Amino acid sequence: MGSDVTLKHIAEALGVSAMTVSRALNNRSNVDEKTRERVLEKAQSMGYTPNHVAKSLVSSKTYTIGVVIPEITHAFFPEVVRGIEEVTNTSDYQLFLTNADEQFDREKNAIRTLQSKRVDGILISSSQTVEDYSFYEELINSGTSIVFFDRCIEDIGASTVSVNDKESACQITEHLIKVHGFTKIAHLSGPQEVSIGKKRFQGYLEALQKYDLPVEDQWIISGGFQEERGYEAMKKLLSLPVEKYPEAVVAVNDPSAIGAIKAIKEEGLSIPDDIAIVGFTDDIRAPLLDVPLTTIHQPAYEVGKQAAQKLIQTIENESEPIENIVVPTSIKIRSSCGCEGNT
Amino acid sequence: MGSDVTLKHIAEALGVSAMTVSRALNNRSNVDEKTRERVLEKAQSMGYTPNHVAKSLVSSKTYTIGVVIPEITHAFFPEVVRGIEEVTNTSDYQLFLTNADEQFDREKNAIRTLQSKRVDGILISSSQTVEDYSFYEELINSGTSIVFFDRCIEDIGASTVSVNDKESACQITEHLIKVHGFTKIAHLSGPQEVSIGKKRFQGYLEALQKYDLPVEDQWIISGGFQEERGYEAMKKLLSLPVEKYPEAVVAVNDPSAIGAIKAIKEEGLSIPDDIAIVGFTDDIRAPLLDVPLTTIHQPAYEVGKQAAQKLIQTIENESEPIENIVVPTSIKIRSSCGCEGNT
DNA sequence: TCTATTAATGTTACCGTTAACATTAATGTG
DNA sequence: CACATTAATGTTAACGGTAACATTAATAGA
Repeated sequence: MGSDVTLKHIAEALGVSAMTVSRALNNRSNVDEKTRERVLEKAQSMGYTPNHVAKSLVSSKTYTIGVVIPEITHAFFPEVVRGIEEVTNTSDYQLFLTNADEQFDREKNAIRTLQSKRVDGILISSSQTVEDYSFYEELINSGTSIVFFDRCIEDIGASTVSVNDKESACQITEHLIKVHGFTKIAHLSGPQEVSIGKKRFQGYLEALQKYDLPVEDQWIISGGFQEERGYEAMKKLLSLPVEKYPEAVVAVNDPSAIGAIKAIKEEGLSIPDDIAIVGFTDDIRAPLLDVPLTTIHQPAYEVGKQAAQKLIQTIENESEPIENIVVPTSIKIRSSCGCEGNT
Repeated sequence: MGSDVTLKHIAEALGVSAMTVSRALNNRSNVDEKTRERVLEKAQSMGYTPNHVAKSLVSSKTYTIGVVIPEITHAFFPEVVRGIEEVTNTSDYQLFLTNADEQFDREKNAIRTLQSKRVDGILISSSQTVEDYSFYEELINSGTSIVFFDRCIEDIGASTVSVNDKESACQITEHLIKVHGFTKIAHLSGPQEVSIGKKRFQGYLEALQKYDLPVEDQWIISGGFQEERGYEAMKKLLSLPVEKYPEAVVAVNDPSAIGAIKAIKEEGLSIPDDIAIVGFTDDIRAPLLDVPLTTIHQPAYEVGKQAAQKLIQTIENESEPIENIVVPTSIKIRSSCGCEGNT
């Protein structure tokens, strides 16, 4: 509902044409100053609210962008949304938020609906259940402006904004090796179809290789990005014979690490003495845990901001280049890795 | 962007009228089965995406609702949004998210924009800087469907969904008195213009009165809902002469309590021995703090869900009654109040 | 004074879709 | 076989706004 006052109503009330009213309200030149004032006053008193639906139909521009996130409870995403919000707010765009709940089907549906609503562009962070990229490819080929963030799909024609996942994962794994002398290091990985799953795994591998440590398949557990998945993955790891336990664990992200910690505690083991563990995200809970979690700090707000900026530029500028934008991380040394741990 | 294939294009390609195509795609009766198949196939192959902008113009229905939240970082709100999302997702509505960042002006702007976009209804949680209710009143009078949640404004013609703030605040204050025998209890309050600020304050007062404890103005510090505000308020309280310190503090919400805890620690005091403290929300961090926080658990997801349901009913049913829906809370006894504290 | 120029306003058509009514073709009935 | 009935499709206008062109009134210049 809302106001059903239209240009025509104002025009009739004033005895002018709708066009004149339109011009007056949009501050066009070639309108008599007196007329403009009369129109503005009348519009005000009649409670006129411009109808963007009609405007959009004419201009085929909605000043609306869609945001597709895989999970709304993982604190990282609300923080990203805050960054996006900051940009849209200062640039007259509105934001459709959709939560795919880690289901690729739900994600596809959401994107189709966004297209029907004729959003000007879409920001996407893929679900952990992505199967094939062809859906995205068709989307991009159809001319839809897209920017991926965090969980990106590169080289299919869309810009991406993410952190240097591989280097960061390598760095934190290296910390376990170099500083703490661990040689038996496990990885709770994410799905390899998702960029961050793959890259963080690669970073882990790279660190092992750099120090000539063997890569043991039994220590690489494929899980997911949620606490539950981390818990399950860790349970699996702890089902190995005790003598095969790793000394340290690199989790794909903080929720996964937090789940794993729960499993470790249930086993009666202590962190970091029996098993050290590190995460990736710098979740709001990381510094507050019993044993504060060593992790990689991801500037979520910044990721959101840059992604939104890039998307809007892509929308407004035909020849905006496709880029893979990388936002730097920082390592947060706390105690779960075995360090003394200043938070 | 996206597809610029329209009904007309399909119609021409098939040598039929646009109307027939429209009917076929919308599963209307009176369309030949063969024609329908031909249309569906053609639509698919041409990559047709229905244009909801045009649809909305005709039907003056957008299947879109606006959500205005005051703060996106306070974990409570993303959780509410998750509840809202759950409902919209299963009922074909899309969700415009706007963050007012606790600024009433920004909130008003957001709402006006939402009206221009012709949303079918709006979910509002007011900013802590609300000044007057006339803006809301005009909004409601103009026929806009509105439901307030959490930070509500009652009795101005819109339904509300909130927790039993007053009773809960009374209950947790009573706990401090009855179980721990405290008689000197302070309150870090929120703005009184906002429902939860006022009601929680009232609950605090009620508990004191029930036990004939004096109400001391110097122990009632007006602050706000954010960590910073709690910190400042507590600093103010601690600027009293030491002998005037309260024994316990009731904070308006968890972020405020967390800020206050920081101030207490900075003063070298210990919790709960020197000063006990309780919050309200059950923030994700509450059980993880050094001294786990005793607080009121607010079912955020449920609040979001109910608010969204009520809004959609209000939109779809002319005669839907105005209600003040109350979602029950539960008290979470941890250690910050002086209890032994099972989390 | 008459015409050229400019400022202000008006008209028409269209954006993509659908409701409402109109037309045509197909089927059945006595 | 003529006519009523129904099924399938077509035509027109409208939703609210604006671009593009048309018209009118006012001003300036020769």
